[in-house]
Amino acid sequence: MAQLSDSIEQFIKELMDEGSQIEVRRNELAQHFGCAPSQINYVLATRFTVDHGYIIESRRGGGGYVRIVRMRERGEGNLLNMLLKRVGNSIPEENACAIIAHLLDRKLVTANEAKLMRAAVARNALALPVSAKDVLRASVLKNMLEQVFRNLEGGERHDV
Amino acid sequence: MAQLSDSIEQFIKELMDEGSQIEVRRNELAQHFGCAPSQINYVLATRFTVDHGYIIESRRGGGGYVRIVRMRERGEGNLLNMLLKRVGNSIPEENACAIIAHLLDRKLVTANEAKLMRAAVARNALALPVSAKDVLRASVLKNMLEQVFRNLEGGERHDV
DNA sequence: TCGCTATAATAGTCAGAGATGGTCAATTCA
DNA sequence: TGAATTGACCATCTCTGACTATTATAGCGA
Repeated sequence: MAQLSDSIEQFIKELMDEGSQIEVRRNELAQHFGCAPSQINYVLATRFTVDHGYIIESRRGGGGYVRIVRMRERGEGNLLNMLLKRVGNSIPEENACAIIAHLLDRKLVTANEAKLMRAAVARNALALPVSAKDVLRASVLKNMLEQVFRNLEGGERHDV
Repeated sequence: MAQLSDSIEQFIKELMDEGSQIEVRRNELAQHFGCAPSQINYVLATRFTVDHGYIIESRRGGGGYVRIVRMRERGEGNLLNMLLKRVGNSIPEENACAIIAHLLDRKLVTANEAKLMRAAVARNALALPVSAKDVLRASVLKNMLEQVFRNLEGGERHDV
């Protein structure tokens, strides 16, 4: 099974064991694995994305390099908060709970469903920097709200 | 006479004798039995479903595979722990859905609740430039799983 | 020495081929 | 008649190679 990509991914992660970032030469790495240099880009593009918690920096030309930085979940100076803000749409937990409570009051969701929704947007469910939690919460909540109304359409709901 | 499907089912179960999960190549297996590859899907879809206590995970492309995981348990307190363990720190959407399907099949959640859960862990709910979509999904899912079992304790569930 | 340029040394992008697995409708079988 | 089987077509993942973009530096002339 051990695909080339998997090996390269593993290799890079082992190199990073000791710190939060490393610098490699794309060509050296490719040679080490006996593959095309662009294969390195492929691995970086599929396994070291922002979604995976990494940021890639590089430089061409003489003395060029590829730097792989592992993002920190907390702490200042990570790209994460910046990106999240750009996405916009944000809601604090209290407001989210207020909305869910309203849904329950109106009997649009059952008590159990409301609890599930609260669990999904709860502070501890969203393992992100504080400022980011609201953003993700907004996204998750919106998706669930849409589902609530789809549920209502599909079949009536009378119980609580 | 043993149907092909039965033989394949038997074969897979023998392979699993030694552990709770195996990985196979769909095409290899098909070749072994001299049948169409889609026949393997048929067997998996009819004999290794969540209500049979199995979860299927797979991957396409070079180095692709089909992984068959047995969920042996009874006793729901145990099931929660198992599921939490299975979710781990990171989980792709398909696997999360498989677990939710399992809950639904075992009637531990209602159809609407299952849909809500899927909405909460859906790709587009987490499609933000945040770190590790899979990691977030795992976190959200685990929180919801715990809630599911709390809901069960609090009050019986009879509807679907 | 100061600029400028050519060249070497890097890395990035993208389209396409190959390798898998998935789906679904039609057909066959028990 | 329902389960089993197949095959055509689709989706996804890897990997490569040709072509492009960027940067450092050596060499050269003013």
